[in-house]
Amino acid sequence: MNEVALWLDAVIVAVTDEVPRVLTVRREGTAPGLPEDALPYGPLDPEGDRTLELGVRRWVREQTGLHLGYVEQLYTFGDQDRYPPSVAGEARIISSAYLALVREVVPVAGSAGARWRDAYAFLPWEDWRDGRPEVIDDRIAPAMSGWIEVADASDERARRVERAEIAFGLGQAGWAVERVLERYELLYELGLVAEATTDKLVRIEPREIAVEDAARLACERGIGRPMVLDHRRILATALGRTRGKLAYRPVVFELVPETFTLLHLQRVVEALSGVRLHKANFRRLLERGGLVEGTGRFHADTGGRPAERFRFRREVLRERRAPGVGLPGG
Amino acid sequence: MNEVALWLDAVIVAVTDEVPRVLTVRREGTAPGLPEDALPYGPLDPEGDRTLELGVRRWVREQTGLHLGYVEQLYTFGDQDRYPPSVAGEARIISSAYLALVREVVPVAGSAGARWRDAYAFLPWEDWRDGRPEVIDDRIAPAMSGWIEVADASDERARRVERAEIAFGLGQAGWAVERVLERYELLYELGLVAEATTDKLVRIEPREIAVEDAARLACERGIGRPMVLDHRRILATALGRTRGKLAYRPVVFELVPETFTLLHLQRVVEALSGVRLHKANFRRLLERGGLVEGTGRFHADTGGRPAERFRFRREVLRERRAPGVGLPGG
DNA sequence: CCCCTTATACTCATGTGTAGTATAAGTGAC
DNA sequence: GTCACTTATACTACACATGAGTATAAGGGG
Repeated sequence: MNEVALWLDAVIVAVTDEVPRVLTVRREGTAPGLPEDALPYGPLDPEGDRTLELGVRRWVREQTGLHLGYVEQLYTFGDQDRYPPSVAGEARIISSAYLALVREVVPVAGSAGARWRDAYAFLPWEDWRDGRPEVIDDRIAPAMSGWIEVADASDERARRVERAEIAFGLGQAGWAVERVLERYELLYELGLVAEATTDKLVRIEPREIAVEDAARLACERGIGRPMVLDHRRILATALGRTRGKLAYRPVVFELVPETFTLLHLQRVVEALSGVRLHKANFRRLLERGGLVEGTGRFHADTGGRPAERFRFRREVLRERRAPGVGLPGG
Repeated sequence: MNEVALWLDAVIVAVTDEVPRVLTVRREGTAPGLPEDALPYGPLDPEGDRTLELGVRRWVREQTGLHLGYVEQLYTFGDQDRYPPSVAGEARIISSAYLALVREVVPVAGSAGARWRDAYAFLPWEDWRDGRPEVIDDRIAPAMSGWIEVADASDERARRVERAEIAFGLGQAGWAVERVLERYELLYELGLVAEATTDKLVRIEPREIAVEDAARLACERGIGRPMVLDHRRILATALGRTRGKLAYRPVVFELVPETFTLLHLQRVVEALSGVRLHKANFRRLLERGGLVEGTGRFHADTGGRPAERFRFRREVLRERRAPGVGLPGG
């Protein structure tokens, strides 16, 4: 293993019908013959791609027909044991993950079975819009208690308590919407996501038949829909970053049409942040904060009083230093 | 150019005597024979380094004897024209940059001429502690005016005005401490940093003698001390990230000893953020915010009334969601 | 016409940021 | 030893943002 290969992974996010969606493709998973969800990815073309970002744009266009607007680099993943030897082959695989926000769910020309999926299908404990998700009390909390119990030393136990409290907001601080990655990694360690089980099996006991059965079992027992390799970790990174950015950068406007009603905008923010917002305050924040301006035109399909259509006020970038929609606790 | 090489760059930051310092080494620069400042860097060992972060720790230890504490990934730089062909050779060089915060300036065992340098020697327009830096009015503002004037179309002119106003806080918003990278990139485009000139020369007219002279000239005319390749851009990224993080994460405590006076802590924050803070409010923020607790012990070398020594209150991580020192305008 | 839905406009308490002022407790100059 | 100076610590005031609740406006459907 003396070579390095650079892959580019894309987390492409849109919001439709109050559901945060992520673009996935079908790939063969850990167990041979079992296709699983994956993020679109592809290798960097060292000669053709002038920048990493252009590389991402290029093959997303090629693979799905989608022209990306807002794109930002997320993180570069390079752990050695990230991919099992069967995938990595001889090279050390480094993956630079990118986050893209697109306006709406356009039909994708999927050569590789591309489709939009509810992001909370993969991370069901992240959606608090209808109250605390049941899976937390039913599955996660008991597993965490056990995990804390079995710590050898008392200082290790204290560390675990602290970690659990911070990640899942059990302490005074409450639920921190942007700690998505911390929560996923904790669940991985607890063995509550299928990837943790299959990863262990593939690396420690690579017997084919056992793997296939175990992978199925892990999926059934794990929380949320699994993804290929470490793609769910990348998705968690992306959701956490998006949530964090919503609060202090006007990124929501990348996800909605040119004009929109304030309630529509609120629903989009709620879908991504996974929590409900106070309507009147949300409006005040946007209007008094100068982030939007009315167009004078109205939208009548609301089922009630027609709502004014608003648009993003670009000038706010000059006026305020951190113009965002300020999530609770931010 | 079909191969990919992964390099790891480290921005190692400490604060001593109210000066933010960055660890540099001496390397041959663009003009042959002219050693310049560089960030410590080295290639990933695909077999030996289990993670990228461990790779960074390993060769920082090897090259400087320094054991890093807090380390985080900054950004991965992969533009094709980032490095001139003479450096890149046949491979496409991708650099993952890491930020490390260390407690104090320890003497470094420099095999490669490692030394601590004032970070503001490289980015002098970023230090507003003694008021607006003269270089802004003397050099930057006129250059920006010219740059705006020469825009062809009026919408291009408007874009330039907006960019300048946002980056340098000329508009209503004022100076945004964390926009370090935006400012550096604007100055690069304006040709006000030496690297912009030498980059152009090396790529467009690679005649050796002209390059050496021109590099010297560019250094003399450019603002701030230059660095090798794109290392100053990486430093700007690091400073921006650090400043942003100060406000909502307790990272200052990575830079000070176990116990400290509140004024000491304030000076460290001021050094990094480049702005002066209100003393009474800074104290209240830390004490009432629960970030620190008194030790009951006092420090008498202050020249005035002895100050109490404080320590970081770790419990705050459980109590608050974004515990930081809240820079002005944040 | 009434009811339901949604939009929009108020009020009010609380918290946070910014700032100014006063007092306490050391050091060094004379 | 007193005085000037330095720094630490405490207290108060005010603008403004945030979080939450209430009232009124304007559409549609039975």
